[in-house]
Amino acid sequence: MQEDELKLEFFADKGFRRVKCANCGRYFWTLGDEELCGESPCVEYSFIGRPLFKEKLQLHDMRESFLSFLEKRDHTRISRYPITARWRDDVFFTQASIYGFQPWVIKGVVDPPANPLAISQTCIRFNDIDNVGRTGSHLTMFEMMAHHVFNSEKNQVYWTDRTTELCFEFFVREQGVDPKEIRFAEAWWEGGGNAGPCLEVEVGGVEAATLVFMQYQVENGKRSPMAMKVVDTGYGLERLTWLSQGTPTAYDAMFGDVLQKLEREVDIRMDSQVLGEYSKVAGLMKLETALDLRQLRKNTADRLGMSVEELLRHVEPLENAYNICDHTRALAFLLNDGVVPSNVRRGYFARLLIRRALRALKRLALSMPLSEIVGWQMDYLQKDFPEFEENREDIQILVDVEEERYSDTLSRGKAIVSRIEANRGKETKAISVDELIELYDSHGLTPDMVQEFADSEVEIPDDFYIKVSQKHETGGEERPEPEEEKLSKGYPATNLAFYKDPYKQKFRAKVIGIERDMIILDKTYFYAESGGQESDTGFIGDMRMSRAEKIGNIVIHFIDGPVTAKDGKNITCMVDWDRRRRLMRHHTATHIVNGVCRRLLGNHIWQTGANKSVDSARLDITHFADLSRDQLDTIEAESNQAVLDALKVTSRFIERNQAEKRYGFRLYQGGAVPGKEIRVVNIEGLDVEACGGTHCKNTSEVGAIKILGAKRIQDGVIRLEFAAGMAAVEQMQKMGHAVRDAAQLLNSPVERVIPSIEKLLSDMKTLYKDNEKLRKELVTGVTAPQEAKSVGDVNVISHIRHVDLRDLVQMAKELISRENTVAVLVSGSHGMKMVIARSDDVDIDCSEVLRRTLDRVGGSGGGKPDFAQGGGPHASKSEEAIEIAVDEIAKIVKSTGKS
RNA sequence: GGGCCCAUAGAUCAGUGGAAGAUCGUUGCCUUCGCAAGGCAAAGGCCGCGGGUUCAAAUCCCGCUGGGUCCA
Repeated sequence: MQEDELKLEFFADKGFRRVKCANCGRYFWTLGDEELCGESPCVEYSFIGRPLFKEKLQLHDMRESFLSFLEKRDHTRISRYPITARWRDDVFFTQASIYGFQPWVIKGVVDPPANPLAISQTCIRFNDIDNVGRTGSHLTMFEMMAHHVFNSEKNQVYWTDRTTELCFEFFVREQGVDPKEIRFAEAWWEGGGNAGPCLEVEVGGVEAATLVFMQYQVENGKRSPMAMKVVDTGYGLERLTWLSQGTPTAYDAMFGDVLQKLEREVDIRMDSQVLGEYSKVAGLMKLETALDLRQLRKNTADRLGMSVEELLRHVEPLENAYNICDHTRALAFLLNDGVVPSNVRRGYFARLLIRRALRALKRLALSMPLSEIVGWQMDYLQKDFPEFEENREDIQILVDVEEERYSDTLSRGKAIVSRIEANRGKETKAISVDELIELYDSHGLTPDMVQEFADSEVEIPDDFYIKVSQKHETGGEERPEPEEEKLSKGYPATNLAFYKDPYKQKFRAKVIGIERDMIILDKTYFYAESGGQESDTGFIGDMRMSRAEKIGNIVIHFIDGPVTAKDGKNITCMVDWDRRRRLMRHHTATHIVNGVCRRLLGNHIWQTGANKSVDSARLDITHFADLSRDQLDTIEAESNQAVLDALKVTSRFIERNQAEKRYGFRLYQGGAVPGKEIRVVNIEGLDVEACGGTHCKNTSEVGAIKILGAKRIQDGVIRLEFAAGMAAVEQMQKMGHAVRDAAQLLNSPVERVIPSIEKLLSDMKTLYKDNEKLRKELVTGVTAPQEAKSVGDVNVISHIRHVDLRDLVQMAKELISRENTVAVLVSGSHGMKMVIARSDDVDIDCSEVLRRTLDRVGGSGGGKPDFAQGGGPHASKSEEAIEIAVDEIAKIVKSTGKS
C-alpha cells in the first residue's frame, strides 16, 4: 500500500495520531489515546444503550440529515438507481452506490448526472443472508448513502482531504459525535476491476462509513492509474440510524411499525439487556456453521448468567421477526424494481427471500399471508418511496403466487419423505446425510423441514450448508472465449446514417477498408445485427452484401463472392428493401406487444430477450404464469388496436441522464445500453425503450400483428412469437392452408375438421383395441391338447408360429394354464424368437433349457425358472431349436424321474 | 449460466433388463324405502418424445421436451 496517500493534511491539521492496532495490526488515525482500531472484533460495540449521536433519528431523518448536509456543501442530490442493475450485464443487483455509475461514468464515456453528488442508494447483498436476523446487524437490503466525486483531468473537484473532512464534519457537527470516538483505519479496497486506498470510519465499534479513493485499474493482476479518479464513499444508513438510537440491534432502529405489528401478532416481549449482549457477542464472532451459532448462544448465555434454553426463549422469536422484516423489505424493492420470482438468475433470489421468510413465519406459528407483511412494508416505505403506490397490488400478487408454489413444493416434499421412510420398511435407520443433501438440493427441503415431516430421527450435520455448497463446487471450470481479432488494423467509427434516415434505400459511400471478404465504409445505411434485429442485406456496387456486423463502433460488411471494390473510391449501395421493411415492422411490432403486455398483465412485465427476423419475431417477457388463450387473444387484439390507432413512433437520441430522468429505468427493456447519448424509441402513450433498431414512423405501418404462439421458456419467462405486416398475412395463409389441407384429407368441410379428427381418433382407439383382442384370440387355442407330446410325466406342447415375441408370450400364458404342461414356442419372424414356459406343477428350469438350446443354435436369452424367453439371428434354425429344447426337457425329466 | 431430481391408469405413486401393478377416483351390479357405508365386478395405459445398446427396454446409454429444485 502507498502509505503517504493516506497521510492527509487533514489529519495533520486536526492533530490525529497514526497508531498500529494492538490486536489486528492495522494502522488507524485517531484523536484519542486508545491502542485498538475501533472495529469489532478488536473492540466491542460501545454505543448500545448509550448512543454517541446527539439525537435519535429514524431512517427518514438520518437520510435527510446526510443528504441535506451535503447539499449545503455544493453536492447535488440525485435519486436512487433501481436495485436490479438492469443497465449492467455483469451483475444482477445494485450492491453499492457506485454501481449506478459503472461502467460508463467511471470510464469517462458518460458525464455524471452531477459532480459532486449525494445519493442514498438502495442496495441488496446476499452474501450474509444466513446471518440476517441473528447478528443484530446483518441485512440483505440496505441503503448506502454516499457522496461521489469524479475527478477527470479537466475537472478536479475534490479528493482525499475534503472527503475525509466532510465525513468528520458530518459525524461531529451534524450528529454530535465526540471527535475522539471517530477512528479512521487504513485499508486497501478492490472491486470490479478498480482499486485504491481507503479509510474505514469506525464509530462506537462499528464501521460507520468507508471512504474509497478509486484510482487504479486492475487487469490480470497488474495495476495502472485510471484517467478518472473517483471518490467512492459509503455510509450505511441503517447503521447510522442504529448508532444514533443505541438500540440493542440495528433491526430495532429501522423497521418501525412493521416490527411492532409483528411483535404484537406473536406477542413477543423484548428484553433489551439480553438482546444488547447478544448483538455485542455476535459482533465479535464469525458465523459460518450451526456450530458457530451454538457457540454464539453459549457465550451470550454465559455473559448473562442464564441457560442457553432461557436465552433462546428470548431470542429466537425475535430472530424470526427480524428475519421477516428484512426479507419483506428487500422483496418490496426487488419486486418493485422488476424481478419476477423464478428458479433462475435474479428471480431465484426473490424466491429465496420469499421461502426463507415463509419459514420464519411458520416458526413463529403465524398464519397470515406473507403478502400482507410486504404490504405493511410498502405502507411504511411509501413516504420515502412513492413508487410503491403504483405497484403495490402487482407486488402482492407476485408474493401470493410464490407462496402458493412453495406450499406445493412442501406437500410434494412431504410425500417424498414418507416414501423414503416407507421404502425403508422396518429398519428404523435415520435419514442419512446424503439423503438430506439430495432432499434439499433436488427437492428444496431444508433439514428442519425433513425433520418435521419424518417419523424417524434426523441427524443434521452442523456444516450442512457447507456440504451442499461443496457439492456444487466440482467441475466449475470457466471456458474463456477466444476473442478473434477480425480486423488487422483500426478504422474510424462508421457513420451510422440509418439513424438519420431509416427509410434510405440507395446511397453512396466511400470504401475505407477491404479485408478478405469484408468491406468497411465511411458511412452506412445498412443495419448491422444488434438488439435482436437481424442484419440487413443488399448490394455494394455489384457485390452482394450478405451480412453487416458491428465491432465496437465500426460496421463490417460481408461480401458473397470476390471483392471488386477499390479502396478510397465512392460506391453506390442498395439496401434489400423488402427485407428491411419486414425487419422494421417486426421491431416496431415487438415494442407494441411489449407495451400491450405490460398494460394488460402488470408492471412486472419486462423484456428479457427478443429476436426480429424476416418471417416472425420473438419477445420474451417476465411473467409468473402461463398465458391463457383468452389472454393471448386479448394481447393480439390490443396490439392490432394500437396499429389501427396509428400511433406516432419517434426515435431520438437523448442525453442519458435526461432520458433516465424523463422516462425512468423502464427504458432499459433490452438490457445494457452503452454510450453517453441513448436512442429512445417512443410509441406515443404505449411504450418507451432505449433501442438502437430501425423502426416505422407510425404504428399503422406495421399493418397487422398475428400472435403465433406462447410458451414458458423458463420459470418466470414467457416467450411470445408473432408475425407482423406481410409476414402476418403469410402466416395466416399458412394456417389457413393447413386447416384446408386437413379438411381435404378428412374429406370434411373446414368447420367440421375438429369433430372429424375426434371421430378418427376414437375409431383408431377402437381398432387398436379390437386388434389387441384379435391377436389374443388368434393365439388362444391354436394348439390342441392332443398335439402335446408326452415326455416322461409331462406334456410338452411345441409349436412354430411366425408372430411377434409378445404373441408367443401370450400363447405360452394360455398354454401353461393347463396342468402338467411345458410350452416350447418358436417364431421365425425377424430372426428367431423362443419362449419356454411351464405350469406351476412341473419341476424344470425353463431358463436353463432355453439357454442350453440357444447356445447350440446361436443366440441368447433368459428369464425365470417358470417362464423364459430369448432368441437368435437364424430363423432357419427354428425347427432344430424345438427339437433340441424338447430333447433337453426329456433329459431333465428322465433324470429327475430316476432319482 | 451450471449441477441434481422427476415424467407409468383420471389423481397419487410402486415397478433395477425377461408376463405392466397398487391405492383413491369412475362405471355397473349386490345390499337399502332412500342415503352414507360395505361387498362383487368392470372399464381405464403409444410407461413424455426421438434415437441407440440387446435375443429382449417402462427399466441401461445418448439427445429432446415438459416440470421441480439447488447454486452463481
